[in-house]
Amino acid sequence: MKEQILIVDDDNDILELLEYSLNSVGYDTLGFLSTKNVRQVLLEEKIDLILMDRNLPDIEGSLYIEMLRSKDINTPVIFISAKDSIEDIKDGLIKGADDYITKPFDMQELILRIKAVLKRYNNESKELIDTLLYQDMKLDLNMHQVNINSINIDLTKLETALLQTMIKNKGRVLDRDYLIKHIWKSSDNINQKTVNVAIKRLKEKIDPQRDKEYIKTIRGVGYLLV
Amino acid sequence: MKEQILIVDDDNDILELLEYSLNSVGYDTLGFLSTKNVRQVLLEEKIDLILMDRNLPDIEGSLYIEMLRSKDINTPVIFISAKDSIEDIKDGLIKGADDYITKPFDMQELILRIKAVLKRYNNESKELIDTLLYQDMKLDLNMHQVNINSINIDLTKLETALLQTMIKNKGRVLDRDYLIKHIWKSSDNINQKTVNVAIKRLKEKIDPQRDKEYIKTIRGVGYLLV
DNA sequence: GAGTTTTGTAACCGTTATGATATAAATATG
DNA sequence: CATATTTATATCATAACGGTTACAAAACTC
Repeated sequence: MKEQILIVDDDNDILELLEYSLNSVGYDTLGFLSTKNVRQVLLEEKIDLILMDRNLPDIEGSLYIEMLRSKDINTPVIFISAKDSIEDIKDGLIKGADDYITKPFDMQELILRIKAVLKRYNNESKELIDTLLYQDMKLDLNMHQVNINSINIDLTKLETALLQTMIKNKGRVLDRDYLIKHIWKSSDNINQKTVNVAIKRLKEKIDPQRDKEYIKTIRGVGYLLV
Repeated sequence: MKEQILIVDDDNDILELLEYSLNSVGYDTLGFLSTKNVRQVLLEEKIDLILMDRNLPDIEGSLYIEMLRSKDINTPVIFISAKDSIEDIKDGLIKGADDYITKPFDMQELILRIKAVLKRYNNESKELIDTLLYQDMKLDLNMHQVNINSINIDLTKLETALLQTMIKNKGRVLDRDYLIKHIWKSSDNINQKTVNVAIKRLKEKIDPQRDKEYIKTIRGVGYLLV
């Protein structure tokens, strides 16, 4: 379900940095130090985007892409290059590429460009990353909102975490100690009553009319998602 | 409820061996050949421990864990690695991991380490013996309710404890002293009559019509579940 | 750094669980 | 049948608990 990005860079440090950063924002990555096995992988795997250094030791980037295109591989490409000369970008050398970013690059910018390219290629924005489903609710951990019967409700960080662990443990009664340990990691100095209030606030958010009893209280024990 | 261990190893043979061994000592396992869907599973399932090869083809283990930690996923991790150099272990490469074992590993040792980590982390994995069955009733110790002929009846903590010990000792007459000692642990200062009342209230809950005599009174002795 | 939002705590209050007690009912015994 | 003993039921008192609200502290935002 996640988008998979193939990265080619001969500098191992940069490669790792890229992989880590892209993974951390929810992409799957496949890293390569050379173009050696890339074509094969492109044929076998579902790759959504290629991110490659234009100045590889073995082959010039745009040449390689040209080759791919001739083989009917049309995966979008973003080039990374040390050359920041506008000329290069303009004069068609980046033929076949969908975007271009120069080293040293800002990771935020790169991610934005990646998103843009993917969006362009991907009509359906599959933002299905990091969502939890439970009955009629869909919890989006990234956006910090829960969608219940097609209405979106913004949640705070705490509310999100709370709902998340409740969904993860649906059907189980979670006592206050458990919740404190797992949500307020600073276990000790959190008042038990605090949980009551947090639960109350969450209940209020996800069920303002108070007609659906999502969260049930077991007196003397704790709470559970029924 | 069994503890659930998520395993990531690109070597299918090892993966199967691990799954088989851990299953046979009572753990539930979820095996993966790559980290591809792992994160989503971690979000959705209640995973108690991650066991992963540190040298996966697609990503270095500790990097992956670092990413997980940055996403507030704090499931404990044990790394398996071919590298047995003490250096690696020491120099913080296993940052975020809770333990480390080197290939080839002894299964007994691995299981011991798993136990140790789980114990350390274990959110008081309470005796989740969850449900007790008796005739047409199903007592859910977790939810504190008893299901009789498909209708759920909420019980209080005391009622639950009472019914639990009665089911555990079905067919045996339990005198009031026994019940006081086992249910009201504060043994002494509990009035014998209190048991009568508690039993009466339980009877009322589980059989409002008073047609089924679940709990029988043995005059001069105590009560039993027939 | 001012202003807004989120979050923890304390206080208050209604509710509930439950132990005790008084009384009624049931059961045993002679 | 009469009486004694045991148990069931009803009622009351109270302590514990959870929901609610208000407010202060902390964390974000611009």
